[in-house]
Amino acid sequence: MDNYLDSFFGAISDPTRRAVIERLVHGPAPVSELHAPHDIALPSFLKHLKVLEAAGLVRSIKVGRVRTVHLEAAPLAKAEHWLERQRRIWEGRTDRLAALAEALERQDKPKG
Amino acid sequence: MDNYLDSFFGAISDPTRRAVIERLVHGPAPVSELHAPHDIALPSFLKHLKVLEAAGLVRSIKVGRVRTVHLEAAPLAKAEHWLERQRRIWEGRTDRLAALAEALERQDKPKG
DNA sequence: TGTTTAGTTAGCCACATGGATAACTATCTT
DNA sequence: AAGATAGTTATCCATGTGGCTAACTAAACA
Repeated sequence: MDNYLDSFFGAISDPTRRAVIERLVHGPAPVSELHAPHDIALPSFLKHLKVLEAAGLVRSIKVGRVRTVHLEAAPLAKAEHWLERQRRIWEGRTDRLAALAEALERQDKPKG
Repeated sequence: MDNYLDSFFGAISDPTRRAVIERLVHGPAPVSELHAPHDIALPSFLKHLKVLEAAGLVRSIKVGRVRTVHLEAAPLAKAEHWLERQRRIWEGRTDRLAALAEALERQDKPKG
């Protein structure tokens, strides 16, 4: 589960790869079409696709000589949930400012 | 905006750093307390804190000799929104299976 | 004042990452 | 069969990342 989020967040921390995701939410596309808007060599681009596929964010099928790539939505949702969970806990702390003040206070008199 | 998500997602793609976040949603804490559960040297751990701070996920104040670190919630929310937006678009495509079939179909007869 | 404590800075290292080119396979198209 | 198209594989390179130790500064304590 830990490893899962590692590779997921790692995958979407790159602008090229996020752009691919942003394209794929609208529907599947062949490699060459995905590659077109990016000003990098095809092999470099293929590496990005492999990162996405390794992270489980994307899958692909090759028919004839073209490989069609499509999004796998579940991972997106899971990551969103991790963020949501953290936010919820954070929002639950209505005493945030108090907590900070308290923490700083604790520093002044570590002996209690 | 692009760069922003880069550093944010990069920051939370590491398990040590996610653990720090998971701790900080419960309230601020000094460096040494954050470091304690992690089996790595302090300087290595400090690098992680710097990554989090550079990504704007965290801020810190030093009082006396102890530095207290606290979470900055806004970035969490923004990242969550990016994911949410993608999911929404994806979910909007009720014709997903049709789209895939169509994409594969297009491969069979590229000439139209 | 001397000693701990909390954090910081500097420098080193191995490995991962994102880019490139060259050369190749496989599948259409003509 | 020849040529174009779509992708793949291999190899290389610079830079970034995550870890380490050693040595340091600046508070608090005793």
